[in-house]
Amino acid sequence: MSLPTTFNPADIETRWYKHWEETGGFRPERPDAEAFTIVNPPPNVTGSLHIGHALDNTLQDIVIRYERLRGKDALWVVGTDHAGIATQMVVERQMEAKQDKRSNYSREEFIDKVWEWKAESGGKITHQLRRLGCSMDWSREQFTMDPHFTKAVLKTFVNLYNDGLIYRDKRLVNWDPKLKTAISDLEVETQTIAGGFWHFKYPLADGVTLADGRDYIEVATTRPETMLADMAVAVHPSDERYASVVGNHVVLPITGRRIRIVADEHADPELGSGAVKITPGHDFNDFDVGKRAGIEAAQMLNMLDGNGDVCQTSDGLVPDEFIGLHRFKRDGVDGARELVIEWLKRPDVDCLIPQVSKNKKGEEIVSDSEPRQIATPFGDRGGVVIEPWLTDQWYVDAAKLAEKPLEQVRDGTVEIVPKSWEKTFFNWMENIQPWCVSRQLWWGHRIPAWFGPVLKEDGLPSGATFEVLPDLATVQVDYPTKPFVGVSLEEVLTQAQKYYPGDVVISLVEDGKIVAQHRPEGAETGVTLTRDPDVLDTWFSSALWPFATLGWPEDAPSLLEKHFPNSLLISGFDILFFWDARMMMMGNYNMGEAPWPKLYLHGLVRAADGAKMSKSKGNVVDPLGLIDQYGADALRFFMAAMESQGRDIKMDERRVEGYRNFATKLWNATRFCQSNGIGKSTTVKAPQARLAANQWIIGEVQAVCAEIESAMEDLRFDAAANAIYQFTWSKFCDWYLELIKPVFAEGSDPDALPAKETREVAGWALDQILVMLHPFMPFITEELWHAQGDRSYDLITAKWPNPRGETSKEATDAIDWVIDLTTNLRSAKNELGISPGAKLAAFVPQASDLAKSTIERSSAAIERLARLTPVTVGEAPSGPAMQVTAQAGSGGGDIFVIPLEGIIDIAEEKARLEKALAASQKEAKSLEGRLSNANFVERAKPEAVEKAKADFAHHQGEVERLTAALERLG
RNA sequence: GGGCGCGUAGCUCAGUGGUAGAGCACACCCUUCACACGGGUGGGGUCGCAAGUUCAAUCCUUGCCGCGCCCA
Repeated sequence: MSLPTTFNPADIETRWYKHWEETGGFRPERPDAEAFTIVNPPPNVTGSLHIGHALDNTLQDIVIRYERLRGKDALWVVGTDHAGIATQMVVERQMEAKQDKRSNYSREEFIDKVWEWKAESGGKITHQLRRLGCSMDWSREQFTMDPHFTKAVLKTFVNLYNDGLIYRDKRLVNWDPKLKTAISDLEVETQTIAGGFWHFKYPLADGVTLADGRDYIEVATTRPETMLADMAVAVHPSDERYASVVGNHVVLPITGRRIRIVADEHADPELGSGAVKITPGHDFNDFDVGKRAGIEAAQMLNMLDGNGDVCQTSDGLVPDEFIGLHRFKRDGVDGARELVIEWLKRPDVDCLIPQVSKNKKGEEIVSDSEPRQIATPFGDRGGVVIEPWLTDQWYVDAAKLAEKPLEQVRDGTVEIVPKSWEKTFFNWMENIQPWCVSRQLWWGHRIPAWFGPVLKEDGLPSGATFEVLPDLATVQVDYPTKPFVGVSLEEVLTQAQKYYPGDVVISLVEDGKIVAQHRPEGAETGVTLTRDPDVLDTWFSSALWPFATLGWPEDAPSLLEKHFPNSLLISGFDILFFWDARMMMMGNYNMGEAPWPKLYLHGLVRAADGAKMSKSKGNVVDPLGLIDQYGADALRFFMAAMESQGRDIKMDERRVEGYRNFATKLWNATRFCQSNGIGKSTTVKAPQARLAANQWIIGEVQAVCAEIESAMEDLRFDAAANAIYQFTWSKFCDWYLELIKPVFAEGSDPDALPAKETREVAGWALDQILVMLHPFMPFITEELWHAQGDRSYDLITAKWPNPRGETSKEATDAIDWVIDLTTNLRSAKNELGISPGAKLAAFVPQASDLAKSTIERSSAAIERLARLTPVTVGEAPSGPAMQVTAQAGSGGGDIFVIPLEGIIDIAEEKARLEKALAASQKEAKSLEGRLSNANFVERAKPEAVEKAKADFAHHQGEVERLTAALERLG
């Protein structure tokens, strides 16, 4: 097959991908081989590939292809995540665009719509991953809402519940008033925004006054509206200004509520007046203060509904004017905050303390509040200010589940690469909070809990629904309830039968429908158990990914046995807590061990200017666009070459272009091989070689292979990529192919032994390049692999190099010597302005043995590369000449004397030599100084002293040589 | 406020206790029969600043300056 001169990636990429996938190349049958397993971080099923995915998946693909080539039973589990909030939002947004909304549908109908959307767009990202060349096992593609996955989720939930590690609790949650759901603390992003600090007067009750005679306490707040639900005023226990009034009351303006003054460490005497208003129902700190002051969660006042609009508190004291207002100004409409301020400013109330400041001109300005920067929580999805809200939610005892993972990272059972992340990991895990896992959404894994009435002391169920059949229209969970948790309806019914005495009809109701019922003969009474409407946090299910994708808890135990624990996890550091840590918790809980022994965290791909890429900034780079432009191989190579253990990668398109050029270079090198009859190799082992160049390249293949293996062992993707790059371009193309050209030159016998041997070795070396480069550039290497001859297997499942070739030091030295000679000569010619192509005669007065044999055996290479001919061993004729040296290793060099008569201006050669002389003199002097320092000779490592001596000898020799050469020039 | 990381050639980045490298860019040369997405040669860095440890520091320690991220 003949290849076009320019490599066009688009021509080959789809073809090879299709071929690999169709022929099972991604998951060859290797039942007896050692397992190597990676699971992909499942992207959002309806998402599309961004540059971060490209990095993440490229790294995984490099590892998996590498291990596959090394013969392992490599499994890369792939799948997508149902991504609860994100997906539901997308579908709701689509509805919005059509003047439609979720509440126009039943839950079931809405979920059907989400499935429709998944069917429509769910394949997008998986196809994009294919374009990147990712060799995942698509035959077992997973989805976190697959039936078997749901089983895993239910089982985990029920087990955790039975073990007391999941519980229901009433406490403040991070409530997203836009999405109307609770979210976990990880989903909250704190941003600093401009706000105000308002100062209020809270009148003291019962005629009490402070020591200074004031009849009010001053409090300050950044959220004035919450004063409608204030339940206390806190002062620091050591604050003498207020000691006399602790235990007394104030009467709140507006609501007239009588609230207590409590002493609590939370109050900062330095801040504002030192007294702080306490709203336990709407502030995390205040919640704790309230609890310490003896206020139960159930008694805490709530003044906002799920939208963040004011509702009546349970004591009924909020004036009607406030009911229904939003918590603060929104879309230009004043809210409760503004009305509170206005109300407090009223002359008859007069409870706002105006703030006086000076403007730039020094004039006094009076305003309602002090301007302040406020750290404000925002929902990472909805983008609105999070409201701490008092609700009943399900919590996972994360602290308990974090114990094993912490231990494992500490004792090295789990290694985090780069290690610097361990500290962050510890810091978070050691201070971990209960994980709120319930979400008020429709799309997701529904919580397997049914709430039934609690038995009262008289042994009868509480509540009023004590009838044979529940009145479905009026089922309200407004009585004390108890959850029944089970993986199936039967299990829940059984539990309920045990709990409720006698012959009672038990009905399980889900979304207004009876889904199961226990109906004993002659029963006259009944209870209704209503299913929890909430779903679980998406990360709850993806935490099961490393084993649920392998069939846990039931199917395919052999797969699970072989591939769990996985071998490695690669993820961005941004999901260390969201996902990685939770997989560790669930892996230990469900499987009894860590999900993987090693966790590799990479950085973010940033825009060229270093900024974070974001749609709103409009600086996103589309990986598919880069693939179109430069090819998937080039993009992949870029990712690998830039990945130096966790550091962020700045997007540099020029570099992608550079790696495209590299691909073309390899392409053309292969074309050269083909035009000289160099085809595929027949052995993995290096062929027998006699010629120096062939032995040399065999040795270099061994070296680069070892280098790549060592880099991969350490997950140094950049080092591995650079090693193969340098070898291919700077060794194989720049030197080896040039060195062997004479063998195939016109006039030489193509059937002679040298040509035959060279074809074999060159073909072998090229094959080794293809194999070693394949994990990084799968497409072009597979294409060239087949272009080089008929193969019995594809490159994707070829064998990793095992180059145990025999090479002699003499042969490799000879090539190093020729390279050194050539480089030095080119440099000299360039400096002297001699045409690079000029062929010159040379004399070697005192040739070393290496020089003699190389001049004899490799005269063609010397003529072609160094462009020296003839080369005579012996004294040069007298007259001006230039000198260059050739050496291999650290030994002294051979001096080539090249007569310059009629070729060049002698003055220029003198200048060149003087420059070199000065450099050597400087080096020699510096080394001499070091060597004459007794401290250095005595105390430095012997190797360092040896090296210094050798370097000194070398430079000293150069000084002598150059001095002599200069004398010769006169 | 706490933690982590970064500051090395014009740019993007490696790196090492013994006095610096890559890719790109730049300059000059080359229409050499694989490749101009190429070949050759070269210029360019007091390795953020200061002190300390050491025979020796870009590399270790401390402080400072600048930048970024995470957490509170």
